[in-house]
Amino acid sequence: MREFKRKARVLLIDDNADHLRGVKELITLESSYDVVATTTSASMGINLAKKYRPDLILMDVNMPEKDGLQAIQEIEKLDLGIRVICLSGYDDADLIFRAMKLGAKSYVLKTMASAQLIYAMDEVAAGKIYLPTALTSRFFEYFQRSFKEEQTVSAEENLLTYLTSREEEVLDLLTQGNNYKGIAGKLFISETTVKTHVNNIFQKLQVNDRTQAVLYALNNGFKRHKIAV
Amino acid sequence: MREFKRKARVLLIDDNADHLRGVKELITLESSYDVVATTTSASMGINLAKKYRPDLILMDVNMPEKDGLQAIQEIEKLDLGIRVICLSGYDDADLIFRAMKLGAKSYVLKTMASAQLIYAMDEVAAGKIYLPTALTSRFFEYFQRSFKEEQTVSAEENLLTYLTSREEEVLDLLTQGNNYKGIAGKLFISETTVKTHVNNIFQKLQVNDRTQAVLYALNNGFKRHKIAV
DNA sequence: TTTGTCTTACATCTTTGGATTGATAAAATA
DNA sequence: TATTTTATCAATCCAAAGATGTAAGACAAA
Repeated sequence: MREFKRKARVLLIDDNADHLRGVKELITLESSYDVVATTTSASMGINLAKKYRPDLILMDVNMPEKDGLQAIQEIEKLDLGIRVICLSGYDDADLIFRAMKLGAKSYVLKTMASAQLIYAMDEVAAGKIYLPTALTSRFFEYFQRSFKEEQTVSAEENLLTYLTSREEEVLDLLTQGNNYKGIAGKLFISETTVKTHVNNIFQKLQVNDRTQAVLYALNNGFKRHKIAV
Repeated sequence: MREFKRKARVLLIDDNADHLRGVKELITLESSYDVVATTTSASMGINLAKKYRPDLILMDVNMPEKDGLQAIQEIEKLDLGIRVICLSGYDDADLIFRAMKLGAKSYVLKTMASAQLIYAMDEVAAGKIYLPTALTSRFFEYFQRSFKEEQTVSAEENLLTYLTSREEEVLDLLTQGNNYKGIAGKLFISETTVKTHVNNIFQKLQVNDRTQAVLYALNNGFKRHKIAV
């Protein structure tokens, strides 16, 4: 049962009152969307989102204050299916990356043509995620750079490769927050044996205690776990 | 000093010989690129990449065998500035995500129009990263889903918010692998004071020892550090 | 067969870590 | 002003962690 005729409802959040008016006018005149509410405050925007449950939110994200990003996060946490489109004056790759990471469905620059904004709204209203080509390119450069850095670190020399398979098991249990007794119980071996393994692990990883061993493991490719308390 | 006139040189890797011929013909007839070599084997492709040092590589990535992805990784590791474009029969989000993560500069489906491929080559040759709109959308859905899973855990209730600023400092030093003495020295306070803080941290985070505290911190938004040994 | 590595295990000893209680002064808050 | 929170420090006490040396059985490689 989809509603075909109802106009999609939009909430505008922008701390610049002038720009807010401009966008509202643009949407009212040149698009088929209903502006149900506007506000210049991020926290007020969250309240209005709860109250009106719009289909879309046009959210201003300013660089210096990170209110905008936090607001996205909180709106996503509400889980009301409200789709957030970022409007920003900055084509900063980090900002784009973080906004998309938090669940924004689109990111459009204020300097772009108004048709671009309307197009983004149409795409997002149709359930898609949309980034202008130029920003997609920026996003991917940032994305690939961040992964490349991860790889080069572990490339130097990974002391983890010197561990025997049993030592890996022990280290894995250490990274879950187990003490000697816990590890002994889980591997069905004596506590003294565990101590032997752990000491060997310290030698091989060149660390002084279990916390450093765990940190080394996590920083060098060991998978993360939930803590077993 | 850029070379304007030289035609960009392309290496083709595709285990389907028929498709390989087709792509070669397409590029030769309809584009301004030079096909310098072709091969049906991924490992041979890496050798040819070293030998010819092409500007671009058109790489076939098949779903079942992950040779293609491994090949991308190895070519990126060579760090010769060779740009890899993925050609695939599958618009699988995970496959797209992994290919881009490993450094592919573009990802085009075999079912797409040949003009699309030429366009991708032009964009990549110009130094950009290019994904067709439809695939960008898929990529972002996958991207956001993977981050959403991470967040739901920490969204419940973050015990870190109960920490005082001093306790945060102490915890931060714990996540760098410091012991009591190390922390005391760095904060210019006595070791017993550090013990008090650490004990309070344990209470607030509901953990039993420093390793669990560190793991909780890392799993709930504390930034990662290098180990200070 | 010998050599070496891995896994298991124990004893001993020292150091570090963690729990608890109590106390003081400054600062924030009601 | 009174109250609470925060940051500082100390003394104990016990448990846990870590260092070191030794050694036996399993197993694989030379």
